[in-house]
Amino acid sequence: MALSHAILVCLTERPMSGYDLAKFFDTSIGFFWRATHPQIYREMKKLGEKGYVTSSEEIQSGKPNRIVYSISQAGRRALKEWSREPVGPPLIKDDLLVRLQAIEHVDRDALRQQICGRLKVHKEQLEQYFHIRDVRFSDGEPGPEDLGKLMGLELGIQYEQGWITWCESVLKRLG
Amino acid sequence: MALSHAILVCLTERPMSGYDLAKFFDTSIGFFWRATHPQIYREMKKLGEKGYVTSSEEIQSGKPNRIVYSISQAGRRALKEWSREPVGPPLIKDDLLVRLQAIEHVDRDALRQQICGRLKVHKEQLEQYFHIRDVRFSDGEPGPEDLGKLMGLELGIQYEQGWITWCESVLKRLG
DNA sequence: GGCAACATGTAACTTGTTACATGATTCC
DNA sequence: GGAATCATGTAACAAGTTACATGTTGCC
Repeated sequence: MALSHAILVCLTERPMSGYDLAKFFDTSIGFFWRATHPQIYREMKKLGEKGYVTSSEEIQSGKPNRIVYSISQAGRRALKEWSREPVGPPLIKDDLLVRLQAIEHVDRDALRQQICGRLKVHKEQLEQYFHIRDVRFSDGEPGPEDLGKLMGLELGIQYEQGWITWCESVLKRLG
Repeated sequence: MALSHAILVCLTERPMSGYDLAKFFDTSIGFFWRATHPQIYREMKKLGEKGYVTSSEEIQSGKPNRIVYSISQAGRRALKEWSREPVGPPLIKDDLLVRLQAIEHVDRDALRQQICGRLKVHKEQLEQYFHIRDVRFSDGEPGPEDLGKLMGLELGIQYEQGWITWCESVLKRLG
């Protein structure tokens, strides 16, 4: 139910192919919602049937042709209606935290390594967010179109910084 | 694959019935992993077949009988093996952040209300975490058994505080 | 020659959600 | 009388994952 809307949100930015969308869900919007390519291709079919997206084949030479989807007026209306529905609670699933709950029953060395790995991931993600901020939002006030994206980015930065602090403190205490 | 291990983690704390587990996934461990009761009853069957849990019926007068599950030695071994496998990235899915990405295409008033609602949820969660910390971890250094839980709690506190700060700043900017 | 990126899809399977189904007790 | 809590489960459906399947171009 929500994947379809997340896709429509992506398409408000620009028309995209299934492949583009898959990459988008791996980077940009991937911080808030995940999707794999089989899911996306399956969902695009449904969105087309409902008339929320229109598609057109883009002929490329050399590379395989792309099927590019655009959001329709009906799609925009559906998006606005959805935005009035109450939001669900944020869903978090984290292996690492689950393991931490049973600290006496897991492999300590493995856990330490896993936390190190996680620390690295969060540091890299933070760097990437800083880079996006500098490139995209460096010049003063963002336009109203970009305000939401900037605020999302700020949450992401804060989130990663929190994790980094936490990982470092945990690694100290685990010895 | 991971739900079964999350259940085993719960059972290292104490033996529980399906009903207990469902409540546990709604509160305590629910911050890191979610599960509904049909999922739990279905999974318990599999865990029993694999010999990772043993069950016994507890006769109650008045209330319906409880089927209480305990983790077996094989279950503990499976848990330890699992703990050596690499952790996946944390999975986040958040409706609200998705909507924020398309801020120009959603209902502003609804969004403002949804953020207010979210702020309230995070404040309540934070209060609950403080309460747990005070009740369970007030007296100095925690035992090694509880260290992981305390660290998880600290992450939760930090996480909720971050959200509260962010919501307040966003509400100001949305006017 | 092999690997990565581009590009689209299907099939089989596992997870997760929602609604249905039952039935006792306690509190208002 | 009605709602909430305790307690277990099933059925039908929706969502998500993994592996398979194909074929090109460009780089090392």
